[in-house]
Order: sequence, then structure tokens, then C-alpha cells
Amino acid sequence: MAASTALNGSRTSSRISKETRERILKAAARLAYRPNATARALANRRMRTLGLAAVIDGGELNNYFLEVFNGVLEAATRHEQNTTVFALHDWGADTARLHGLCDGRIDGLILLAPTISRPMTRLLPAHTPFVSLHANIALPGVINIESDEEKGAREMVRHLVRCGHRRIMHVAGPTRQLGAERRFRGYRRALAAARLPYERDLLVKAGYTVAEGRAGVRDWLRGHAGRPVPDAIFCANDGCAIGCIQALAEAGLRVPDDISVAGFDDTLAARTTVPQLTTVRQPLREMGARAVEVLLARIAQLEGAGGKAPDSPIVFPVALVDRASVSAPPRVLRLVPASR
Amino acid sequence: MAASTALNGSRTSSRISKETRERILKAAARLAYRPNATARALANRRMRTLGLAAVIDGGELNNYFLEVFNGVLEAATRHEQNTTVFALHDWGADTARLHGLCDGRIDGLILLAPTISRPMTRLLPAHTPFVSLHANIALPGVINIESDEEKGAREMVRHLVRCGHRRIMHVAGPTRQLGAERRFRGYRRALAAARLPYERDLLVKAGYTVAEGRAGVRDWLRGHAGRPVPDAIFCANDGCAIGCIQALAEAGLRVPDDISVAGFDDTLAARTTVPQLTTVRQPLREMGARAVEVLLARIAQLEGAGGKAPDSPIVFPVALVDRASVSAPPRVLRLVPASR
DNA sequence: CTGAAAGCGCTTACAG
DNA sequence: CTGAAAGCGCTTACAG
Repeated sequence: MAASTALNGSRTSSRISKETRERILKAAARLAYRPNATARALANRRMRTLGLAAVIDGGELNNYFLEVFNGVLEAATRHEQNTTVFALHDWGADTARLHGLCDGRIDGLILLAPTISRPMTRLLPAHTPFVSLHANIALPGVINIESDEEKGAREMVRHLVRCGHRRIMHVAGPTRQLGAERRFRGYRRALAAARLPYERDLLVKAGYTVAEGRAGVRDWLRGHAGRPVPDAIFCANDGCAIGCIQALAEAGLRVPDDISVAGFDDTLAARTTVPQLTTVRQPLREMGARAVEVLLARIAQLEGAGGKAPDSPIVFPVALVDRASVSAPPRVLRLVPASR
Repeated sequence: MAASTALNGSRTSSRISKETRERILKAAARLAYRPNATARALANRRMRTLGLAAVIDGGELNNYFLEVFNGVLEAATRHEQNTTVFALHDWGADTARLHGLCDGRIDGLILLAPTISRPMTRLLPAHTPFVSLHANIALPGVINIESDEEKGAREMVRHLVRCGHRRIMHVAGPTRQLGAERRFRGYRRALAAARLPYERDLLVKAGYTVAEGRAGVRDWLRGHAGRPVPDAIFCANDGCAIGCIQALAEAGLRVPDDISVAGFDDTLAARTTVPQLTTVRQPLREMGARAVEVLLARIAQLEGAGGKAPDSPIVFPVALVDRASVSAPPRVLRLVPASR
């Protein structure tokens, strides 16, 4: 008992004499004593570790994950919490697996971009605090962290228009994904605001991966040989923007000389590509850090330790990042080259 | 007792009657019973979670980490192990922090690219199984997983020579880093084998980040205005190769038309850059997965459960991946443009 | 086949 | 100020 309170500085009814405390501390140092974490967790009902559940998209964690994870890890470390990562293959099939994690090994869980259907919502473990990031629907009792994606899309398209572009293509993200829909909506609103027509032919349905962006744009180009290329392409995220640039390069079109391309997210990939991407920055890292803070507040709240967690969604602002992949349109009309 | 053995199917002296077992199982299902992980861990001395310690380089986890982590996570999930990630800022300063992790919360630890000095080696926690990946020095009692980096470098430079390049620059990684040294050595050996001179002026000391690659090459170009550019550049990793391409682009030099650039590692970045990088593939994902397997074998071994862990380093083969950033040298001599 | 008991290594009222 | 005791929720010999 004396050892426990001396080592933890915890406040019980008990006081320890200076002498005893020092004797304990000295002995602990000599023995390189480490309190056993599992015994402590069992007694405290607190593991001091947070979970991060992410779907591995196409078999691998991507740059979006990396960015958020950097923020999560930073904040968790700052609060002396460990972080354990759970890779799911599918939110639908693996919702059950989440229960296996809520067995005392974590104190709370961050759901990363969960696409959970309304009925499945009731299958979520009941007694574990959650926070979600970019959730597709509002999960009951779960605070969601998101950003103003529609506005970001609007501003990017407005920027393209200001640069002189008129025929602006949109390479869209996964259908029925809330974020992708918001970006698409922002695109249409910005066109309308600029009194530009929305042309169905300039919408390419792709997804968030490089491969999908590449395939989508490649197919479009194949189907439009000899016709004019768009002035600019607004892609639903950085990943498919990169795929898009690859497809353009294969067709002999240069970015931004022949055609401008913009992304969304500002992940590491936007900075480590040539040309660097003009994109909409979501502060993913800060959002990840915030998820940790909110989750910790929620845990403290449930423990009755005061601390109020917010209960409405937290919306982060977005910002346009102007780099090298967007410029003014070329003077001469570019046509889609015949495919090789 | 009956519940425990029925639920775990564990083999004690005890047998449970079919009836009792079924009654237990049914009750467990009805109550949605989950054994508490910490209590279980306390009794078993086994948490079923593995740690991954990584230094966050320049404030963020990078593509190298992402690649390895994908493999670690995949293998850990397959073996029903959780994975917790520890971010260190510095191997020197934070070696002590590792002790805080070896307190029962993990069963073993993967050290990712540790640069631990010889004397610090004795400060590592003694009773936790370790595996290292790309360790700078052999850690006593720790199995290291690495790849044949020197050979990879040799083959890449040989490939450049075969493409017709003669003046081949090397953008080097961090000094005193074993891997970077091996790559540099491979470069020199390949030059010697091709009877090409090693020119000190064609060595740029950079590092593994995009920023360092960019700055290194930019400075070199500034210092060589009006002089011929190299035929090709072999970079110590993909990150600095991308920085290199950015610096070349800023100077108006195109890859691979004006100059060829090769990377090393084959991280996600190599595939998501335009042009896609010709690079040396280290099977980072497989190496991460293997780290898990070896660690698990080591844990089983220490538990006396048989299972032999290897004790000499495991060396993975490398492979040249020929993509778009390397081609034959241009017909005309390129000079470094005057800086703008 | 079944169940009482001790133990894993901590924390925290509680009685002296 | 100090220490004996109970409890956190499991597992596993051990005696019936």
C-alpha cells in the first residue's frame, strides 16, 4: 500500500512519511521496478490506451490514414496514452470485430471514416466511448469530426475559374460517400455561381485511389479522341488527382502546361509528387489530434471526472493551397491525342 | 472455472460435460459476455499485442513507415495480435521510454530502423523479446531483418550505365546510417566495375526526406551554372529522388527527357509521382510481416512453447523496378540553366 | 465431471 | 502515519 501511494503520488486518506517514501523510491530505483500495466489496468479499469479503427482500402493503409495517424499519435503521446491500430477490411462485416476490442484493452476508440449503415449502428459496442472522423452518418452518441468539404470544393473551382478555366472536369470519389458527395456538390455550386453550365460529360466517376483516378481519366480520354480536352480537372482527392495526372501523361498531356489539375486533402502525396499539387487542405493532422482530445474528454466525463465533451459535430475549416499543378489555360486549344 | 475452460477450450485436467458446456455457451451468448482482456493478460502474462517503435522523422511518420506498417498490421491481424505504435523522437533520448512500454502491455517489440549506439545497447529492457528492422548495429540477442541494399544500389547503377549514362550523380542519404552507407558503397562498386571514375563533385549529401533531396540538388545546380548536368542521378531513396526531381523541374530540367533519376525503396511515393520512379524495390511490406512472425516465434520460444526463432540476420532480396524516370541520355549535351 | 481455492500484481477504502 | 484486507476478472492446479 505504501509503495503504491508513494510511487503514484495518489491521494488517499493515507499519508506517507518522508522517510518511508524515500526508502520506497530508492528501492524502486535500485530494482528498476516497473508497475505491471495489466494489473494496474485491472484495478483501475483504465488501460491508458486508445484505439484507432481504420478500413484498409484496397489492401493497404493510405496517405489519408498516415496524415490522421500522425496527429493521433502526437496527441496521444502528449497525453501519455498508447495507441493501438485496428485494421478492418469492411465496416459492414467487421463491426462485430469491434466488440472484441472493447474488452478492457482500450479506453476509447476512434473510428476513421466509418461507413456504417443506419441499422448497423445498434451493433456498436455500448459501453465504450467513441469518436468518429469523417463518418458517413451521424452515429448515436458519437461526436463526429469533419471539415467543410463543400466549401473547399467551391473555393477550388472558383479558383480555377479565376485562372481562366471554363470547361472544368470533375473526377469524383466513391458514390454514396458523404465526403465525396459534398465535394461534388461544391463543384456544382461553384459552376452555378460562375454561370458555367454543368456538363454531365465532364463528370468522371472514379474513387479515392490512384488506380481509379487513372483508369477513369484514361477511359474518358479514349472515348474522346480528337475532341477538346477540358481546361482543368478538379479531382475529389489527391490520390485520384495523381492517377489523373498519370493518365494525362500517358496521353502526352502535360500538367499544368496543357491542362490544370487540382486535388483535395493535402496529404503527403500532394507534396511529394511532381508537379506538386494545388489542392484543398483539410487539416487532417490537427483533426486526428482533436479526435484524441475529444475522446479523452469523453472518457473523463464517463468516469464522472467532470470535463465536458462537446456533442455536436466539430467542423474544421479548409484552405486552398496553391502549388504547381494549376496555371492559366494554354493559348491554343488542346485536343485529346489519338490513343497509342 | 467451468466457464473459463468451456469458453477457451483450454486443456486442463478438467473435462466439462456437453450439457454444462452448452449451458455456459448459451448464457455467454445471451449476455454478450466478453472476457476482460486485462484480467486475462494478468493471469496469462500475455497481452496478445505487439509493439512497433518508430522514430518520427522530421515530425512525421513517412512512407517508409507506412509500407512496413502495412505488413506488420496484416501479419499481426492474421495471428490475432493487436499492434500498438510508439512514436519516439530520438533513439538516443527515448531509449529509456522503451522501458515504460515493457511493463506487460506488449508481449514483444519491433524496433523500426533503430540507430542505437553501442553503449546504449545495454539500456534496452532485458526481458522483452525484440526484433529489429534495418538496425544500424547488431543489437545483442535481437534478430535483425534487412535487405541486400548494396546489391540493389549496384544493380541500379549498372542499369543506368547500360542505358548509356556515364556521369552518374549520387544523392546520398544520412551520413553514418548503415543503409545509406551500403547504398553509397554499391554505387561506387558499380562505377568501378564499369570502369567509370568516381567523381567527388557528383556526390550530393542530402538525407532521406524530400526537402533534403530538393535542397541538395538545388544547391548543386546553383553552384554549377553553365556547366554540364549529370546524365543520371541515383538517389538514396524515393523521398530524396522526388525532391531531386522537384529541384530539376524548378531549374527547367525534365525527367527523364533531359536527365534520368532513380530512387530506392519502392514506397507508395514511387508509384504516385509523375513520372513514376524507376527504383530498387525492398519488399518492405513483406519485411514488416516477417518481423511479426519472427517476433511471435521468439515469444513462443521464451515461453518454452518450442518454436525456434532464427538468430542470424534475415536478409531479403531486392529487385530493380523499371518505370518511367530513367531513359537513355538525350542526344544533346544539357547544361545547368542559369538560376532564375 | 465439478467446484472451491489460490494466484496474477496492482489500488484503495478502512481500521488501528 | 502505517499496514492488513478485499477486490479488480480472469486462469489453473487440485481435491473431491
